Amino acid sequence: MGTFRRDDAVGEEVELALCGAFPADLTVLLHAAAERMTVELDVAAVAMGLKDVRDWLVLAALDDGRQRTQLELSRVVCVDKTTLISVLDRLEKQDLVVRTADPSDRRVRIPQITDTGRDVYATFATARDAAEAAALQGVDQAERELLLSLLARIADRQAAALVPS
Amino acid sequence: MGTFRRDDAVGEEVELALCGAFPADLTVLLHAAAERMTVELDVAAVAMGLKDVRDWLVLAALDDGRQRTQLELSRVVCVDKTTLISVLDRLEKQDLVVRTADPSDRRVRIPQITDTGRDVYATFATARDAAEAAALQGVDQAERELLLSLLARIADRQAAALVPS
DNA sequence: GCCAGATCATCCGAATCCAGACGATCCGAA
DNA sequence: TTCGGATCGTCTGGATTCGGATGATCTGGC
Repeated sequence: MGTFRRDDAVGEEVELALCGAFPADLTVLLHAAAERMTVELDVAAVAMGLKDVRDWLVLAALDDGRQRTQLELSRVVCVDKTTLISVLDRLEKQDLVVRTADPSDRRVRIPQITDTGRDVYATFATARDAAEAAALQGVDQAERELLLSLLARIADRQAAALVPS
Repeated sequence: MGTFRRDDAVGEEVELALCGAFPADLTVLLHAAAERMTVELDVAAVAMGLKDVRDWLVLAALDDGRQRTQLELSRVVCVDKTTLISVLDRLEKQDLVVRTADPSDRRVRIPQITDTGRDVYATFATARDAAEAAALQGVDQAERELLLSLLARIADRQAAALVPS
């Protein structure tokens, strides 16, 4: 899902003026930070056969065991429903996911993570945790919690605000 | 640049389980928060003729007046250099940007924002500021600054870390 | 000066993405 | 029951994106 060609960034002379080098505002920084984490996590992901962010985002969503329709899943991971199909196709081919039938509604398919999928995701998760720990190195616990809660708040705000009052 | 079909989200019954509804980790929340701000800002952007995030990210980068090569610009805004060409083509057609020649190097083009471009961007910026203010409503100043500085830190970390030691 | 290698913007073709359409299925009303 | 409209997953065609190649230009060594 990379929005810029990453090969360009691995040259010998490292870029000093990368993302976020211009006047900082919230949205720009969110993009830059998200992209930066993605670049780092991608190497771990491809190392274990996952193609890009979407693959492990889907696995992460599936790992909580909640039964979700494909459409619901596409909303949760912010992936277009048609794109999700190809992601699931790929993951299913790798035996990381299965599409199960919903006995109460024959239209829907309930994607579920398999045992091997869980294993792969667990391995990835430790790499991800390490990367995130590195990103927040030297930040104390209270600050981390504040960061996460503010991000969660930004992410969920409109969902709440839009509820018909 | 939307990663999911937004039309789906504007139905009557608003989704309650949107992005970030599964176990919160830093990267997932960054993505969700960035996407959320993007959705909100997009309506303001298209209202003034900009196509998507990339358009105004480019304008934002250009607005600081720094002379940048197209390649440098593509890195700063995290947009693929080939994609940047089409963005600049579009912005140039709208007279928001001009590609000027660098007298000292005839290979490079220095994209610069025009007066009308500055006007358009200024209008957009006030809308963006309003959206961001709404997103951070009730968050006190110290917390805001911490949030921004942590995001900047995450975004810039590897750039510093990768410098050959 | 001249040549080899590097760098910049651009172009091209293959891969990917997404809006709309479609078939299957569900639900509520008549 | 039957029918019309809504919803789900999938498919398809057109647009977008990205890796690699190309031409123009620069730079450093000879």
